[in-house]
Amino acid sequence: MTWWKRHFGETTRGRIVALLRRGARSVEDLAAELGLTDNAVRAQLATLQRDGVVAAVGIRREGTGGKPATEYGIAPGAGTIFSSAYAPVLRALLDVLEERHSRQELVSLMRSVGRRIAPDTAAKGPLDKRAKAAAALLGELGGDADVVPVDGGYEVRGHGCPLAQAVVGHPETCRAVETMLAESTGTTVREHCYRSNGAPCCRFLITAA
DNA sequence: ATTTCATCTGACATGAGCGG
DNA sequence: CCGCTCATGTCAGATGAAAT
Repeated sequence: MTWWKRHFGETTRGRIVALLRRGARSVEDLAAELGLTDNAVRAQLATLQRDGVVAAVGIRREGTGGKPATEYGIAPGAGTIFSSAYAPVLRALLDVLEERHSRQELVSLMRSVGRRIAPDTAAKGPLDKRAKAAAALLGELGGDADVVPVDGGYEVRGHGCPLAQAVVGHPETCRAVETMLAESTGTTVREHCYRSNGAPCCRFLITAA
């Protein structure tokens, strides 16, 4: 079951999302199809907009006068929340790569992936600022992280791992993140992630380059 | 300016879940 | 059972934007 179905199920929000996945609709359209008032739809739309799931995608003009209706649709970039395919596809891809390549080649591949997903511009300034930028980047990927001063540098400690499903069984995945953080902060990054079956957690030691 | 209709706001009702 | 909270929904009226 996909995240959004688990999250919204057969609630009004879930029904609104299901309708908007089929095409853009106005508040009036949604209210008519759901058998609700416009205000009830608006309340749910406001929540969905706040969560970044839906967005105003256009204007529809009907009749002669009056304010044109806003059309709502699925927010750009929200498409991935409707899919549960990414994790199994990534795991399978890593399985195949592992079968066909040596561990050394796999690590090299992961480093290339890390360079590719790193932002174009690297963070600048003192080391603590760069460490915070690394934690923020990890956060953007879904890995809530803190920065802790340690001997010789800083440690970025994630609460959970954004690639947990891939990391368990393919620890070299962490090398991609390690490289991404090094590229994006212009520092030396060493991963020593905690990889239990239950809940892997990111640990990256950041020192001056 | 007037008209029309979308949108917003606030008050209120209802039902489910929960703890005492 | 009662009281409380929260989510959800309705209703009425106000406001705003665009066409005439």
